[in-house]
Amino acid sequence: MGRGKIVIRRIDNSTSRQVTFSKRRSGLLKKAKELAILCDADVGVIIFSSTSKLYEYSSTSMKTLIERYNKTKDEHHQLGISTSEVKYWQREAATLRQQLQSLHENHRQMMGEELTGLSVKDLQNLENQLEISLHGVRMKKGNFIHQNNMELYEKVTLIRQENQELHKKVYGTKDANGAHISSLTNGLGVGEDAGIPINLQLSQPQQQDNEAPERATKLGRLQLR
Amino acid sequence: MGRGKIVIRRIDNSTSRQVTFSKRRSGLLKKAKELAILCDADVGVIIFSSTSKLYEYSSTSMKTLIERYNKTKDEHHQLGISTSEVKYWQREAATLRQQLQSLHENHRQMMGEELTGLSVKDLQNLENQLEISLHGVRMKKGNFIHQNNMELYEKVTLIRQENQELHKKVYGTKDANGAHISSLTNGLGVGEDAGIPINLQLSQPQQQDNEAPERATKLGRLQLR
DNA sequence: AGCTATTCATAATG
DNA sequence: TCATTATGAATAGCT
Repeated sequence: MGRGKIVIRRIDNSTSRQVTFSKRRSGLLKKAKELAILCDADVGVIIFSSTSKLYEYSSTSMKTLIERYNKTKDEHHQLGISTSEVKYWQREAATLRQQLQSLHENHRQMMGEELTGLSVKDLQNLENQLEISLHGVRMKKGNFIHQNNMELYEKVTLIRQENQELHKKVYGTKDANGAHISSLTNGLGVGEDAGIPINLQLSQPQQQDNEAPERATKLGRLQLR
Repeated sequence: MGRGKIVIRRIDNSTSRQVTFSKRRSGLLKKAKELAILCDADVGVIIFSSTSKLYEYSSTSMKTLIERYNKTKDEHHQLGISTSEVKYWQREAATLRQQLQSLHENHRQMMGEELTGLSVKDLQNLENQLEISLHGVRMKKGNFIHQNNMELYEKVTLIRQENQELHKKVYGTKDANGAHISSLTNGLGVGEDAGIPINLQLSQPQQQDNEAPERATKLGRLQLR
């Protein structure tokens, strides 16, 4: 259909290939439309040019058509990869959601909420667990505070030694424990009874006024550095 | 191209519609192939007949083509179907996994495990929460046991009354509190001091030997029904 | 399904 | 890219 017959093979000449593409593309789309209308069919055409430009026609919507296509394919033989992949992730999400819900319920119970539906046995188990937890937390907190205190105690001892040496340099070797040192150390006799843990707070604003260690000896605040 | 011109509208005659569909369908598929070959294009055609039978052509594979189509569409505006749907569920799963992880860590801390990395303040908050939880659980458990006891107490009272009445019928109105009743009630003076809660256990195997209520009066076991 | 008259699509060209 | 035109392809209507 043209001035001459052609064989169906790739057109080498880039320009005429382009031209033919343009003509035949519109022809194909036109024929697709006609088929859809004349025969009451659902038709879709997707064309990517060699330069990756997209042309399409669909009698309904391409989304619907492709979904219908996948569905039809699935029913017969293999799962279209995309569909099964969606299903996989849906199952994954469902599993995770379930785990989350379960853990959430558990968490609520550990918060002492939502206790309806628990038997006495359940409540007893929960109580035991909470006591274990509490024990663990108190241990940890105790260790933590103790360690903090020890570190601070060491710092204080070091500074006290430094102060004593400075004092010697300023006032000579005599009268090392006199009134001057007392004023320098803010009037605190730190380190006199080394066995007792001492509560000291670092001058970090975000940690002030929050701790309430029961065993801590009452002390004024000491600013380090 | 035919014996006469036709207007493009649905062919009413079912038979000729079928025939035309068959002819034009093969024509369309042929033209699609030719376009793909001649112009080095990627072409796909999907046709559903009015009876929902599927015909298709794709120069590469339909799967690849549809994925390319979706990708191209996605880049520009709306979300296509399968690919984006997979992405949606992947994101959903990732979010859920994150929530789960977070909650799990929290849960571990409430179990008194994994306490490293917590500040003294955090530990104090955790301790407070655990104490609150414990309080809630103990309250609940107390109510539970109390209610159980009350119900059982009522049952015992009822049975005792019944026994007394049976005793009257057997032995007459006199000597109602004698040795015979004592043997019938298994030697228990239940209900003599009504104000004190009494611990009774139901004869359900799965609940035996588990409760340890602190306030419970020591008592032998009473089998009810 | 075939056949064929006719219309349509398009290759070549300007 | 657009218009023209000669030609082959597609197909409507018929058997």
